[in-house]
Amino acid sequence: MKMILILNKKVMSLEFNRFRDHIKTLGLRLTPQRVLIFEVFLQTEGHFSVEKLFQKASDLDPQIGIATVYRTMKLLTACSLAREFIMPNGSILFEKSSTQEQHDHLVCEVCGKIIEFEHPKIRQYQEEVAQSRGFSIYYHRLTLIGICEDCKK
Amino acid sequence: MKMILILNKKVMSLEFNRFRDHIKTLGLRLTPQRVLIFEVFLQTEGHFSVEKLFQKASDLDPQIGIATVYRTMKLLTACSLAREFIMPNGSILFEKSSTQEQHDHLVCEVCGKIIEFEHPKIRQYQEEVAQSRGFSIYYHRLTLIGICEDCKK
DNA sequence: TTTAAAATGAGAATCATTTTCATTATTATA
DNA sequence: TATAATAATGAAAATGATTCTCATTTTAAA
Ligand SMILES: [Mn+2]
Ligand SMILES: [Mn+2]
Ligand SMILES: [Zn+2]
Ligand SMILES: [Zn+2]
Repeated sequence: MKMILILNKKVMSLEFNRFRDHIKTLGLRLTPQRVLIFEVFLQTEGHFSVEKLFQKASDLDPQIGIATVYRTMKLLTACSLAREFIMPNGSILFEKSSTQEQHDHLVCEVCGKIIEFEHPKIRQYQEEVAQSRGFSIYYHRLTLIGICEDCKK
Repeated sequence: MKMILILNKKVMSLEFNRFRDHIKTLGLRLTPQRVLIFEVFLQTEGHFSVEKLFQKASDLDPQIGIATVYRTMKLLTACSLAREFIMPNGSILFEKSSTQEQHDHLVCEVCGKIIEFEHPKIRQYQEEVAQSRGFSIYYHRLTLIGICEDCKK
């Protein structure tokens, strides 16, 4: 597929530079497919599946393969533009991580609503626990599963 | 398969009563296979896979089916004798939960070591966060992923 | 006993993800 | 530019953990 890339302001962003640098650093190539998937990723809000991204990317390029979406999400995750979020049922969603600050999630078991939160004290105690065991934390996973306000009614 | 069940002291435990009561409450039956899997489960320490339990159960009864192990672990989890633990790579392990108090995990990304911890303050702040959003927590998942003391050397 | 319901094990099905591989695209070099 | 080396792609197959199906067996109750 021959495709002329028109890099607009949106694409020439911090995020795009990070993505491009990551790819170049690994000696990989910035292909039209990767740029397309990157753009679709950036334009998607909230928490979404690979399948969702694949659908949106397919609308723009019906030739795109889902394997390429998986491969690109690995790259985006590796350079911290994307973060994985595991739902209580085990399904894997992605979200953008560059612009947002780190956060954890409340998930309603009834309606599936996802609420984000950030609690510095929890972070701090996690660090204390780790230090007390001689452990250094690379990352953590915290999800609170329950029922939301609306669903209680 | 006809099998005479010899219920020793170990089996006539609080755990066994809980398991039997749960089964009876649901109108289900206490079969030899379920008792066998229950015993294997009770005799297994640490964090272990369904496959591991299946292997141990197969040694005692080569006829046992892995589907029955999965089904029985569902029952043991439902009555809170077993807890699921999701490793950073997504694989699912079980552990006994009746005798131990609730705890969370540190996982070493290098050697796979699992360290358990309990931090009341973290619990407390989780509750506060939930309350502030009108949310009621049913359960939570917290795992800290990093590198352990030994692997730092 | 007889009967109805539940449980079992084997194997098929599922389903998200990964892998394979032949083909195509990109990049570096001459 | 032509050539060569390497990387990337998409289609399809493979994977692997879990669930489902179903014929058969077991259990508990009447
Ligand atoms: Mn989020
Ligand atoms: Mn544990
Ligand atoms: Zn809800
Ligand atoms: Zn270690």
